[in-house]
Amino acid sequence: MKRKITLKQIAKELDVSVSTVSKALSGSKEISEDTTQKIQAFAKLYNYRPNNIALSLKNRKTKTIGILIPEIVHHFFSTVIRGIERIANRRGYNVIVGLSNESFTKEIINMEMLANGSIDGFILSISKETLLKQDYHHFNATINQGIPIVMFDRVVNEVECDKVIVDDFNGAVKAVKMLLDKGCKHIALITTVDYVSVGRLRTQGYLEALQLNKIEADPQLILKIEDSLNVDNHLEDLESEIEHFFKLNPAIDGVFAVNELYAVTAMKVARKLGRSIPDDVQVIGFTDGVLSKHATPSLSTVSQHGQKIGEQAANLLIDRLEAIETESTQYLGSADSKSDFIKVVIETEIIERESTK
Amino acid sequence: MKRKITLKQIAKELDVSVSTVSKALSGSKEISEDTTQKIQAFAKLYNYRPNNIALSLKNRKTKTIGILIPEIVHHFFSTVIRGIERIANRRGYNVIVGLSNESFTKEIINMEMLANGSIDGFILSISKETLLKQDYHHFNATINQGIPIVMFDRVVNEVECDKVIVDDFNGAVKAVKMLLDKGCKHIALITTVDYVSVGRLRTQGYLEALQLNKIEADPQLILKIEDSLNVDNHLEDLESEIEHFFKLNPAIDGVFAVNELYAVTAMKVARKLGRSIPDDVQVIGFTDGVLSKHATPSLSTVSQHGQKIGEQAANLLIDRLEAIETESTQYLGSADSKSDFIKVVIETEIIERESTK
DNA sequence: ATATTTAGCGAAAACGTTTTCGTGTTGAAA
DNA sequence: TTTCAACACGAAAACGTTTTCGCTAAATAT
Repeated sequence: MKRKITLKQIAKELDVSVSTVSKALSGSKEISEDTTQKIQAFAKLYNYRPNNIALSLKNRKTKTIGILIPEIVHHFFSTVIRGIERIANRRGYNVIVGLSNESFTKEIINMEMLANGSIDGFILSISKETLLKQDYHHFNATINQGIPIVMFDRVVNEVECDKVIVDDFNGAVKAVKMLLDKGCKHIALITTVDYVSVGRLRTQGYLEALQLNKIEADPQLILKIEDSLNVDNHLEDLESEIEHFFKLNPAIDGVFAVNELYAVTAMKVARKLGRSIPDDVQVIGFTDGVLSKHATPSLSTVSQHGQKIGEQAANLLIDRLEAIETESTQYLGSADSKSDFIKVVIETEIIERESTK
Repeated sequence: MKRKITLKQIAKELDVSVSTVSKALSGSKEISEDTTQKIQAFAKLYNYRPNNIALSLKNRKTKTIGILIPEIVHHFFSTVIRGIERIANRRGYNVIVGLSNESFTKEIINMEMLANGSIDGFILSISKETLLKQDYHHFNATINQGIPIVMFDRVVNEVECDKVIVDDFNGAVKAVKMLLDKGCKHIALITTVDYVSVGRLRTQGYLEALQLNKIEADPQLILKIEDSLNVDNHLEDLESEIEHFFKLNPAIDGVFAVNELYAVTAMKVARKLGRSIPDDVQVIGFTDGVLSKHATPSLSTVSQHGQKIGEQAANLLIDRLEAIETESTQYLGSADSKSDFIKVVIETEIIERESTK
């Protein structure tokens, strides 16, 4: 077991100084061709690679991005990670991921753990508990320490930073409008409770679409699911809740659900109640994941383009990191270029499948 | 924007030396109570936290685990990550993830990028291309540098390291046996090509189960899908291939598929051909993901317990890292404790749902 | 022959820690 | 009064880099 070789060892072995080795390896013309050759050959032989940690310490930057998300076993979030990783890799960065599990405390602990030098910047999506508490001091504290943040999907006005969001509102409008165009008269909305911003926006989009078509929204047709932070184990509850909802509103001929799971569950329940899809009931859901694609019938969805979100977020963050870098070498007294944060809106796309006519 | 405060700054501000500050903060009784109080108060006020990078350089360990997987938008792999992160976090480690995208080259690049000091050890699952090439030198090189590796799921005998695997063989035996017990006479196998070890093992399990029941395997009933590394865009191909297969073998009354996707697609096709599930055809798949749970009818599966795999892998790696640590402080001449690598086998579990009787 | 440039290299600082080994001051013991 | 231990603290090394500055010797210019 041979540990990685260091500059010092090369220097000793070749009887030159550390500085000479460093310069020779970087191809400095300060060093004679002879010595350069000798050193480079030796380094190649022993497969020398500079130690990243030492470089990070010296350069005061780690070339690492911290990703902080509520959950990873989740199609949307993992797609975003894939996008981030793609860009990060291409631009010479690594990604380190932390999971908040929707918990405020874990979010803080993770941030503090990473903010002590481990990363250059964050890309994150806020946990539900944090949204509920509306306590965002840890984000602002981090930004104040000079660590930039890019938020995606679940963002918040109280924090000034770059943001990448989905056009939830218009996505919902488009979805509901499509159902209307395809002849639905009584469109139900299955959504979450309101504190998650994206859910709220989608609900507003639903209402807007109805209003645009001069249809009065019927509160009876809106089902708000109280998410117990743990959908997996309460699948039956979800089903029976939706079943109850359907029985209460037999007129329903269209369903707009704010996520895949609600949508496929709605299809399942509808069929169980003898309704045919899409003939009797048409269904469309937000989020284009595996479920939608492989359900029978396959589900029409509003695609969020998670990978694109991740890519945009990564580019935004790295751009800012590199801007900071050059800015600090400029001698002009950096007129505080704050408040020019960028908000990128990724357009949604309707994907029509078998659950709509 | 106030940058993070350092020991040096505290020292200057309080007019003591850096060493005094360091000792005071660690509660060394070498420092008087007065100064300790003063320093600790000041540190708390300015929210001092030691710089991780500096610590990593000093201690020559990063408290970070490198995860290297082929794909992240994948239920099984993301579940494993969740397990790893859980244990890592609990034991004071961070995780940094790299994606190989099933590519040999990307796997190597990622490894080299992380192996230069960024991480203390790897947890990884081998990419398909690497398995195909059977070139494992980068793994062995990494291990030789003193960086331990734990492999999971897709492992290989050519590399000596700790491993965590699923009991694919017995899982398959159990699944097929169950189909037989439930009355199936003509059980089809839908599998991948052979070079991915887990696929091969599951195929062997299928054959074994038949043999145990004195049934001769019919090669006609085995469908090997050539995966084009990109299933998503070839969904129709998959469907038509399976449809063709069903038409060729009308006697099929049971299907064992080596993954979720093949299983649900088989169900879809069977129903399209007028077969009822589970009455005419019973189906069971490997991997218990979202698809299985939410398909209609819901799919019986062989669960792999991805999270448990991740947790075991993380514990194995951290145990080894900490063993190395104490070992190197021992003065006894470390009898090379090699070849005592651990292979943990996680038992599979059959989850019965609606696709079997 | 003397002054000045230049090539080639080394010493040292810096990044932020921890830890070992002094060192000076105080108080008590001799 | 002298000696010695205890106390409280600082200097310096180390982790592995890069970079600035300085130095020596040879080469050129005067």
